Amino acid sequence: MTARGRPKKRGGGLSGGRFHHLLASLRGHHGPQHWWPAETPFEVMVGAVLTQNTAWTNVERAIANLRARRLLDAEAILAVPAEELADAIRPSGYFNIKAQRLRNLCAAYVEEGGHSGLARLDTAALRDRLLAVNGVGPETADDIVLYAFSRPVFVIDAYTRRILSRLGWIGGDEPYDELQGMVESVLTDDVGALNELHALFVAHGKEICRPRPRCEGCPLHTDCPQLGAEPY
DNA sequence: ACCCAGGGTCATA
DNA sequence: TATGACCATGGG
Repeated sequence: MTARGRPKKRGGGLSGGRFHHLLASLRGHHGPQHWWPAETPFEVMVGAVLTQNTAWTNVERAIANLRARRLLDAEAILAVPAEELADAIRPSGYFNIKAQRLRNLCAAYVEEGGHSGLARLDTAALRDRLLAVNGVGPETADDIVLYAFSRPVFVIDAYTRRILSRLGWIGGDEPYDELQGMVESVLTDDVGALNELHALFVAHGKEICRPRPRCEGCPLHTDCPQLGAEPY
């Protein structure tokens, strides 16, 4: 994924200009997000697995348990019985399957030489290596690629789909890779902007662009009252 | 008593 | 390719 041309789009589709306007407006309303909420890149990786289909507040408890048990470490996770790992991450839900997924990810992490080993891979190879881990899908991989390795990828999640869909910029049911390609084709490789944009989508989705009641009047999509008069 | 939450895998057609 | 079942806790 390197720099690309910018197909000029008008009407209801995607364009780089629209995204940068959206980014500025969201930042104005929600403030700087300084993501990912973690102390180390490895903690980002753990959090990315634990937050699968799970509220972040639950993940925070699980990570606090891991920290208290000195388990925020790949070798430590691999050394402890699966049952004990599952018990530590219980608050994040799906604890049995997530315990196995963490072990899978840690095994790959160690095998590839830890963070520095993985960092030698180019962005596409890094993403593929993460996707090869059972339990790591496209969103989890992209969270890690962007927030643990600072590589330029656009992360697609449920909030992003909902917001862009309500904006009328996308249909909403496109496959992950297709949607990612559409967005990346109109954005720059600016890691900082991609970092902020995904974090702001999550903030906006949590606080305002809710599934129900469906927003009415939000300037994001002419239907949501909370954000003031100026459309994004 | 619902619905939702920063998904992914697997079986099946 | 595209559905559906399954995983499981905690907050609104």
